[in-house]
Amino acid sequence: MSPTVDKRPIQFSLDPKSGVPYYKQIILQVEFAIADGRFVTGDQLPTVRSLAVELKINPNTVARAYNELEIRGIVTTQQGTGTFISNRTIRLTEVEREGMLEGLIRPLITKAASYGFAMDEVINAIRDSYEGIEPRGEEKS
Amino acid sequence: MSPTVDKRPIQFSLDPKSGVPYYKQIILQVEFAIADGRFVTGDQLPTVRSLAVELKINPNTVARAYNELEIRGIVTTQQGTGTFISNRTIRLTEVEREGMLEGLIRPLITKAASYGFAMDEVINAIRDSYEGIEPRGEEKS
DNA sequence: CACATAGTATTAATTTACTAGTACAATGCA
DNA sequence: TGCATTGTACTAGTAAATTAATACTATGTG
Repeated sequence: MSPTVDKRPIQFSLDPKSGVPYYKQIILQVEFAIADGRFVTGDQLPTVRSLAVELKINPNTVARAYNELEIRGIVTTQQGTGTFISNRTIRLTEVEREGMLEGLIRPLITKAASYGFAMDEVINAIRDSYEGIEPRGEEKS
Repeated sequence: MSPTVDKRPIQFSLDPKSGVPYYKQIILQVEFAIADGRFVTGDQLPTVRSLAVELKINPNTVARAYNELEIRGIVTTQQGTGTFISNRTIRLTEVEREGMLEGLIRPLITKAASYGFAMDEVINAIRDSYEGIEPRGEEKS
């Protein structure tokens, strides 16, 4: 019930000790926020400068993260206006979608197999993981 | 029909133009060979030196690959003896196994979701991928 | 136009990753 | 023991990745 803002602006944070580069941490946090519905199509991301100040890093680092996200079609940027979540699902053809999924899955399959996991184990684990993600609906009390 | 050896020694190969570091290419080829049954528990990998000569790279690069594979529990090395495929599935507790699967799956889920893939699409794609891998059994005609 | 706000470009410093050179240490067997 | 075979350690050179300094360009509003 904060009187000023209605949508909390999403908390970004960086872990310098993780070994994961800053720009990748930002990308992951955006991806995750989309995955669980905290970001939806049309939402504006923090500005390059504001996020840079908040995280105490250089604006270029934030810009790089936003840039990669735009290359992947996840966000749209307009100079002078801002960076926004795009409606990415519409932007891919069926062939592109399948190719991308294949690329995401192939390494998982190979590694899982070499560690001795059977297909059913993998699929069950995936089902479990999806239970932790709210499927884009509202979740007010 | 080679008169000397009965088990073909598995062809390793490197692609310098792929951008994937040599040691990772070796790891992937071992993982894949295990996944489709060309390597089974107890098999000896090529020696560090022989593979280095064959691939025209430094022994340390091969050693690094074998090292990571050992850290992951996929192979066992004995100085002076050789490097062998270990019986990894036995070496992990149930908890460790689940944790490892979780670690493999989490990034996939997040990315897939941010690209707009539904759980069913992911699972179907995984089923398709597994069709390309022989499930460790004999596959004679 | 003036100005605030937003993303972009160029350059460079620093760190990390990758590979190779070379020498060392452990195992097994005659 | 002597020696061949196997993995290991240490060092260093090169390339790539990561981040920052700084200055620039585009958009919107009065």
